[in-house]
Amino acid sequence: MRALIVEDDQFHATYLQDALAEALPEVTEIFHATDGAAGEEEARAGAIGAIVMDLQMDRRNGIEAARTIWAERPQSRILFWSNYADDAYFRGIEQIVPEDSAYGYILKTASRDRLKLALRAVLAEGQIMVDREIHRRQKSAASPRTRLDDSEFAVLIDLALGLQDKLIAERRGMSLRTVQNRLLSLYEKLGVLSDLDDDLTLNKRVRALNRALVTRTINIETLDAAQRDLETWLSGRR
Amino acid sequence: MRALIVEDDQFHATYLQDALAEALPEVTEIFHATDGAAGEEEARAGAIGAIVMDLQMDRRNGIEAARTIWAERPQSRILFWSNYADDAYFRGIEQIVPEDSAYGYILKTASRDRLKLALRAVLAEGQIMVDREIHRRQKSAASPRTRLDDSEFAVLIDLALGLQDKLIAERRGMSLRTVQNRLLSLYEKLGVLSDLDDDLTLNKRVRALNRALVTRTINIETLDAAQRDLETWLSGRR
DNA sequence: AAACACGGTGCGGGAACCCGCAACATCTCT
DNA sequence: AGAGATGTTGCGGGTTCCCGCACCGTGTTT
Repeated sequence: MRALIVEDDQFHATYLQDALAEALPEVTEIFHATDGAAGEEEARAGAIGAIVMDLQMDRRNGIEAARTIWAERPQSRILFWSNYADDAYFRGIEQIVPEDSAYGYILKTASRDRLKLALRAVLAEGQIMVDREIHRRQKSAASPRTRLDDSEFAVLIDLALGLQDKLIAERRGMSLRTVQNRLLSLYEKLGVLSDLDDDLTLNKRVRALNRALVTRTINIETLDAAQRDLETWLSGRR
Repeated sequence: MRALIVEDDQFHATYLQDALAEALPEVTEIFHATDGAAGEEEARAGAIGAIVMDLQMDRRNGIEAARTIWAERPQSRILFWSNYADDAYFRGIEQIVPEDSAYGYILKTASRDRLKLALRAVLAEGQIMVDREIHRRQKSAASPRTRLDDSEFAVLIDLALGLQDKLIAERRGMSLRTVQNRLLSLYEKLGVLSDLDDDLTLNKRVRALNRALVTRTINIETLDAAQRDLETWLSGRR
């Protein structure tokens, strides 16, 4: 069995390599890539189905790399291992994980034992495993009064890219007014107005993006990826 | 001589500790804190004037910690050591560094030798030392056609918080029209329109924030800090 | 079946935004 | 001193945004 580590931090990579060797004696070879693009190539070249993937990397982040890897070999097993419990990451992963594959999400702050457990569960046994912390934030970020549903999230992405209402409507197949309703509930859920500090009025659109960022609902990688999606959509439009 | 390391990543902390011991034999004690708030306390309690500070940390980031440390003991020497060369960080540091202190900024990707050099230069010799990479990005981000001047940056911050033109004008002491001129040049410099992809028109305000983020002109920590600044300004206004 | 909730849609209007135009003020260069 | 460059400000108007109101279709409750 061959495994691939995609991780740009030297220390984390070696630590992970040790843990992996301990947890999975059946692994015969461990490959290593330091960014998403290189990771894709390694996985392709070595036909590797067991991958540990960092999320935040320079050239190409973990989610994008995972998307192309899964597109080529949907049964690949990928354990994501990250510094942050951002909802943005989890949403991104959930969107791309194929039916018949295994994945996991574990934080770098997890203990070595828990990391090894996750390695076994996901890479060897093919289970789904999500760090408690992430599950908590994602699920209990809780009251449906606060959590965005998919269509709201889609509109948020478009808003964050700077699209105007009309274009969002076209892209998402809604009427103009419906887009505005989504925006309304976005403003509500993101707490755009609840700045009881004052009666000061804000620019809601910008404030919405601001709030989405500081609450880790989206992050800069999200924006990067969304920008690319937008461009392909634009080119296939005319 | 006593030194303090403020760093939340375990591996990086021990690596740094080793390098510090090697580079500065005159250091007798090394303290360690894992977030900004704890770092402030350690520095205060131990009256420590030689500090290595990570930037991205949970409870309180490095720049904020540095600000209060320098407020209490302006002659403290601080070497910032970070994963990223974000212009946002550098701007933040430049704004708070006192006259008669030494500081440095070095990337985590730097070689061990260069790190040791920086440790000596800043903590022992009291020099100013900035990583080449950062200096390059900051200076040559280059053509004055692209780099924001201070007043543009201030307006960008306010825009990013979601303030409307009128409030920005009041806060920065400009006329409404002047604020709008600043915004105009912001749009220009951030490349809000230069999406030659299409004739599609965007929401400039949101797009400006988007561009500022993906170009690393500001980051989420910036937004956090700016929010707090805004609140104190608001409270001192009525 | 009637009543109701809920989400999508159109209309209309007030507010904010974007920006061209023009009048000044300041500063620099010759 | 005059010409020019640069930055600030007011005015006006076209555009987008925000959102209350009203209407409708679908699904749920009584």
